[in-house]
Amino acid sequence: MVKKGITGLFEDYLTKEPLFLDKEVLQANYTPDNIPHRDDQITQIAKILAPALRLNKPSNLFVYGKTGTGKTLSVRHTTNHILEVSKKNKIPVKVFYINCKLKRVADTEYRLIAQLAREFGKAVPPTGLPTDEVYKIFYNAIDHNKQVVLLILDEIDQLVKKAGDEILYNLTRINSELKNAQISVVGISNDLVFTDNLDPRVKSSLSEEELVFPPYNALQIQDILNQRAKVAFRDGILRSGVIEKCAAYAAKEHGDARRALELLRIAGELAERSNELHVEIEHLDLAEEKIERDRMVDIVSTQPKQFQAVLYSIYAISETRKGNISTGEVYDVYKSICNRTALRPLTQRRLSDILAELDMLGIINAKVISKGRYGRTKEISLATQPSIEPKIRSILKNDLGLA
DNA sequence: GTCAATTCACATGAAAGAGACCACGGTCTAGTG
DNA sequence: CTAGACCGTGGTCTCTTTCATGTGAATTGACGA
Repeated sequence: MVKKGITGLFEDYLTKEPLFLDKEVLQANYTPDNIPHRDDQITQIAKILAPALRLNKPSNLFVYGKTGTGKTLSVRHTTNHILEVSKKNKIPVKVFYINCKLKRVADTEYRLIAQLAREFGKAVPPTGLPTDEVYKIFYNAIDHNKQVVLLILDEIDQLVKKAGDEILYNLTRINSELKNAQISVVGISNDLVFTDNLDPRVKSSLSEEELVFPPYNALQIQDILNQRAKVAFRDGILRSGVIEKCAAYAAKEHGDARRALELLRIAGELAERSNELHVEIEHLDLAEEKIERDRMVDIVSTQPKQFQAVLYSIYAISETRKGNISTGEVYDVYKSICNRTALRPLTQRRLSDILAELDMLGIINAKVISKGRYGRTKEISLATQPSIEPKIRSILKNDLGLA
């Protein structure tokens, strides 16, 4: 009975006309052949990096722009072409793309250099070696041949925030010690004021050239969506207005094209799952809610126990009363929760940092305010939408063993 | 009424410790011929 | 004689604690109008 039902479902699924032609086009890691509205930037990058093809060291380049403005895409696009040409003409150019945000890959000095050395085929243990040892391995590997190395550091602000700017100093200085090879750094950052806090020496050598990616406006996002949707969906699947609405959503969020594409993809999936023949505007609303919910659930359930305990305290307080919550209040409740769950309570100092991190994750809002005579504290409130709060609460309860 | 000093309740920074993970080199042990 | 097991040392990395210092405005209290 059940078996037949499921088989039937699968058969239905097969016979049904799919909404999607090629869903991959809407995925985040998809690299399209042409990138609309970024021609200027791409030619600029190309001009700056072109000397690599003559085995001269290109200027270091620094690219800023908010998320989803096509920075990474444009840089990769350009470097791919450089690689293509260099391969055809047998020019020893190497391009390394490293995302500094990836945990446990390249978020510290040691790991970044180790990762680079690994790209050169050297085995480097994940830990245990002195950092300068790894530098040496890397030097030797890179200086072995005459070549130009383009090092693309994506989300470089994250790296500097965690590990300091010494790495960048070392990297930009490396050239004077290399005999054969030359290395150029392309830094990509979401943070527009990131270089302000940099050591001036690093700043001047890293940003020999700078490029700013402005956010897309709604029309441009529409263009991008249209172009991709043409490939992704079958004809006539999207109701009119869907693209426009989608673009409007994204334009509101500082022109994030990535988000717009994700929204469109999820909306399509939702429509498909509920056996609809078209993607309606309502699906966009559902999709947005789903994205938000999935993101929250994912973040909350992957947090360490202590973070969950803190978050649970905040939920517990907000359940009993309305309004903003102070740090001290959270700490009291948190301690009692630690008691109940046999968790070792942390100090208030640590709790303060945890609150700041939860704020960064967007689960809570924490704003430092001064209440004059009555001290200074964080004003904390939940940032989650009420509709998903019960879900999060139950996740926390489960994970903390408070059922 | 005005103005500087005070005071609260934390925020924020810096440094250092604990404990996990790991490589490397030396020493010991057991197995092999 | 040699391969493998087993230490001790020294390194990184993350999470915490400890200690120290900073901070913004309501409140206080002195002062003069």
